[in-house]
Amino acid sequence: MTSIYDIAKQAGVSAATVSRVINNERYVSLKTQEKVQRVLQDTGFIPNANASSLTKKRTNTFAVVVPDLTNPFFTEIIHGIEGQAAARKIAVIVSNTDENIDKERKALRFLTERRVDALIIASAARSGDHIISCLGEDTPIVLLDRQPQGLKADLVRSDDHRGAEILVDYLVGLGHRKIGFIAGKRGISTTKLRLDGYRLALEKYGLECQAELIAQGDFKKEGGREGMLALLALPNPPTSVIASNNLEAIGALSAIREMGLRVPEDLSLVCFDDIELASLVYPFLTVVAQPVRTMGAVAAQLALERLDGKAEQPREVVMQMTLLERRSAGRV
Amino acid sequence: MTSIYDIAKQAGVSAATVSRVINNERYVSLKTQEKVQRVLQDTGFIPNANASSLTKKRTNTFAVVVPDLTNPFFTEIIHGIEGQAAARKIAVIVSNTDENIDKERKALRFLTERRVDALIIASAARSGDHIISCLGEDTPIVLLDRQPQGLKADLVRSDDHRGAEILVDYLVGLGHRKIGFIAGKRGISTTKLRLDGYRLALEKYGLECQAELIAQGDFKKEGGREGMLALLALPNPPTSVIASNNLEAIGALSAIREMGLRVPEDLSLVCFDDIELASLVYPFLTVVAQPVRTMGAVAAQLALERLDGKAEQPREVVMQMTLLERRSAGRV
DNA sequence: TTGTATGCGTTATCAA
DNA sequence: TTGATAACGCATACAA
Repeated sequence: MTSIYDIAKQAGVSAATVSRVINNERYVSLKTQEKVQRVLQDTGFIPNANASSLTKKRTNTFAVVVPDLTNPFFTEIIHGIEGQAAARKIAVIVSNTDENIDKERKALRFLTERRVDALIIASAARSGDHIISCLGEDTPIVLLDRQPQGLKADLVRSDDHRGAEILVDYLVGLGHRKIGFIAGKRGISTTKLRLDGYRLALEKYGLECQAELIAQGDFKKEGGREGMLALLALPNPPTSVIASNNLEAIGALSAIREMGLRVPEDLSLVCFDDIELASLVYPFLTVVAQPVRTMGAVAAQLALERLDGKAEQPREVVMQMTLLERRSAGRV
Repeated sequence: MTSIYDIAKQAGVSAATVSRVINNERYVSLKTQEKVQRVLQDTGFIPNANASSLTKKRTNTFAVVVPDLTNPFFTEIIHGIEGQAAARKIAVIVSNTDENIDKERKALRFLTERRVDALIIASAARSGDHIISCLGEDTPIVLLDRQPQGLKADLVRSDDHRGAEILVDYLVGLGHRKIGFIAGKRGISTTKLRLDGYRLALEKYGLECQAELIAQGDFKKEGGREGMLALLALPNPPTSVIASNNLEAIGALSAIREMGLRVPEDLSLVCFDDIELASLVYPFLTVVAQPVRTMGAVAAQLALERLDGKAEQPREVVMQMTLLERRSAGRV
């Protein structure tokens, strides 16, 4: 491989000077600057960023760890992150954990080996101990959507509590008084917030919060399906159901169809998180949506500021949820 | 930062030995192996992969360059790549070009600085010259979905030609004889193959291929919308339309709605590439789908084999398209 | 089986 | 303003 030494030789200067020109530092005379630039052009030399990061102690790399690369919620966030990062010449390494803590741990270890400058993560884990123990205290961490226990770090999320309230408000407005809920994955902060929001909203309307109306989900299709199956098996099933995310809703939908029922005629179904393309193809599922792209951009922003030392305390950015009314819920 | 030298000191051995233990090479006595391992454990030391790659001349990094991170077609492919890569301890850097050649060029330059081991790319460009001129001849390249001109490299794609034929067969089977076509982005190989397939299939049925029935698209929503608008403005519009990808179909759909028409009652619409989640929410759009996840995995595989020197000539892997019949096309 | 010395491609420090 | 020289953290050829 050709290095700055080769360039230096050709330009009749030292390697240090070449380095200075490449990073356009001051203290290089215009003359030598041009001389070196010419050689750089002629040879088409491209410096080795890895070698550079060895001395600079910056890799200009962000790691993004998500639990489900299948979910547009996360891919859109990645999109947002990538946009900001590319503009700053920062590489984005993507890792998928499949909601699996073991995979997450492996990914973290791996990313630490690469000495990523920052970690942006929607963790699959209940607690954040393993994150710290893998990354150490120094690497900036931005939590995405989920806040593991015992982890003080920047956080970008949406107002899950309020989101649940919005959905309940909406269903109650349609006359529903028996509202089921398919919870998210156990031990995830988002799961708890959405569930709490649901409970409180019911209370607001003087509706009893029956334990049997709450099914366990896992933020995936299959969990949504099973949760819905459980609700439908009830002697007195709900007239409407809230799924804790988009994939659960899809699973729930398939369960409903399996039972020969229709949405919204026989049962209303709403959920957290949009599937934008689906709604463009056919505006069906009523949801509360998060500003995903923006969340990604904000997360990247927070990471950058941490790197620049422009922050002291952990910050929490809470975005608004928006109700997108479509056709999956009906009046009862 | 702590290095293998620190470990060496603590373990009472040389750095070389520590390196050997970490990479578990042979020629290390069990005794010292254990001794070093213990220190490694106790300190929780994690080696610096960047430093390592400097000497090894392998970064264990793949670059994935796609034109549209918004399209599940590409994110699913990324998913497939990531799976293979993670299993081999290879990092995946994702770059989005927005179908913009300039962004692509910048991304390539950037990725070359990182000395990625391989490039997996769905290029936004007509020709592949800039790819070679950025990357050089040595870095393995795997072309995804699209084959820029003048670029000899491995290629993973689906049978676009046959895909078009499948769609035409299907529509003709429904009685359509006036089939419109919204082309893909100009200058992309996929665009041409799909269009050619369409033409040949029409011919097969003795149907005239009218130029006015072919509208220009760009693989994005807006292009699909405009293409469809143009077709609908025809004095004698088609009874069915094929869009060159999923996003174009969505745009086309919105155009159709704007004109107060319905699918499939007033017009049939089918396209290339699925939107899986949409079909799960509501099985609407009839498509020919590609095995996306697999394509990603195969692409990663090809890259790996190139790295291992297990290949000579460029290889071309062509996958089958599958018709997924739903409700967006009707009998005429 | 282990250690020494050197190199990987940059940048930073210090003199000149 | 420029150039030696020594890091950066690790791997490898060679010697022991």
